[in-house]
Amino acid sequence: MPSVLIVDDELAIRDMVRMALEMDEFVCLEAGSAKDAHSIIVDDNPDVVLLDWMLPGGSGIDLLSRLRSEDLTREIPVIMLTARVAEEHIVRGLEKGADDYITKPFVPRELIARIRTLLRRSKPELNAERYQVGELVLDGTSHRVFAGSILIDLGPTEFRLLLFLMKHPERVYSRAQLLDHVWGANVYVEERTVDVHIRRLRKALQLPSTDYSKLVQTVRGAGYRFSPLGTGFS
Amino acid sequence: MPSVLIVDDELAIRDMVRMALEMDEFVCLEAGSAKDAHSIIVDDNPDVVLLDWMLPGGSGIDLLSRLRSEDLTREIPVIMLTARVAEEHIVRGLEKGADDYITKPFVPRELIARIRTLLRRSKPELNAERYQVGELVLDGTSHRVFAGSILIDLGPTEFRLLLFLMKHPERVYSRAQLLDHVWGANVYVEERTVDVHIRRLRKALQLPSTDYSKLVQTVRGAGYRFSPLGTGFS
DNA sequence: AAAAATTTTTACATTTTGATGACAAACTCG
DNA sequence: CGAGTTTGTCATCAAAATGTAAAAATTTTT
Repeated sequence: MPSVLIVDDELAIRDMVRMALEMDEFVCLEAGSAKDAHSIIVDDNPDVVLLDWMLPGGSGIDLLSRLRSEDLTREIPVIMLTARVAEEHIVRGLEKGADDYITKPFVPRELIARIRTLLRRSKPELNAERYQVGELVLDGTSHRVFAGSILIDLGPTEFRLLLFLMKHPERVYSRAQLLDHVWGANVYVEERTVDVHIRRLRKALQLPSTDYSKLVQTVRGAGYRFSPLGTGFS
Repeated sequence: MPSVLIVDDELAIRDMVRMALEMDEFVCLEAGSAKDAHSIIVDDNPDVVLLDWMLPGGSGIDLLSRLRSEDLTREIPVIMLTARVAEEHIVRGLEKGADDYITKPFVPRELIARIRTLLRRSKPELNAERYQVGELVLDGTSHRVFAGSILIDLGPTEFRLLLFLMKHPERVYSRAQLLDHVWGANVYVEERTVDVHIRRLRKALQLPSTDYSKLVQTVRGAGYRFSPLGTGFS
């Protein structure tokens, strides 16, 4: 389970964020000052740091600089928390090496979505994998899908959809779940849209030679499932 | 049809929001004060609450706190309505446990999108368990039923019915109980309908090789029971 | 054995749900 | 800037699932 360090001088904010994150899928660490934060980072090596920009004495900036200057901590993803107004802070923060920022106030869900995105980026091994079922190959590194030697052309969304499905075969996902995992947790999209993209994906998987679309199965009343079972592939 | 409670002291605002929501999508309830709101919530259990933050006497905050502190209402999604300026209110609101916020003035379309997103989050996902009796396997994750290596095709209701029965074997359930547990507590359906679905389930469990339908047993005058005992399975 | 009670089947109208094609808005890339 | 993609939404069609009523079958009671 990924760990997140929350750096903010206000206890209330820390609590809120912790509440939101622990409900989901993260372990939380907390620090009320830049100094504490640095010790914890060195000690516990969290996967992501949430850093309030407005720490007393401008020490948030300093902490980021320091993290980026030391080999041990250079790679740790940092998300800035800033007030909405302070745009120049955002620019400065990104210059100093923050990986993302989020303006207060924010909805917990949005924060979670961004953390996930960062984790995905910083742990590429999770993403750049290669999945294969029969002759169907999805190569995360090259971002390509092959059926044997034939290149299958997919739109970005269809690619992500197939990636997600192939990553979790033999498992039904409701439209809501697919929206959360493939589209992202903070988007407002109709559930029926999933149907359409499933269709586009299937269409692309229908080759004159072989019909891979059977791998993407409808489970009436429940959602969709990727499964080689009973299709002749596997 | 999902119900939405609109809490705002200004009638004009309530009407506007209601208008936007009632376009054949949501049922609206209204409350002009925190007090009314609480009664309505307890009484009618709306699916989402739209809560104006600026209720007279700051009672919006109190209402949210109260909702979050009681078991009955803790899970109800709350969207805050706030004036654009009052950012610190948003932070406070999110701390107190609001699920989302939207600043006035807002576009109806956005409001609807957010409500829908919240709704799809709050609906429970399917049971992902696995039950096995003899060669008969029900896998909740993939939403499939096998008899040995043969796939059994069930409609959604038959699937839920079998899931429930396998979950509680050796126990008789009356038709009324089955309706409650499998169909849901507040649906009005004829009791005889259960018979029909039991029949459909049995039919599906009748394979040329093995007849699993004996597992679903009739208890005359009482209801039905799932039991491997004395059937040669188990 | 007839009647009554209860369950099983069948048949069918209605409702739900998913597939599909079309379209306009948003986005991308040269 | 524009031509070509990609995306989300909608309207429509087809298929599947559902609930009900009623007939048939079974078991229990009288």
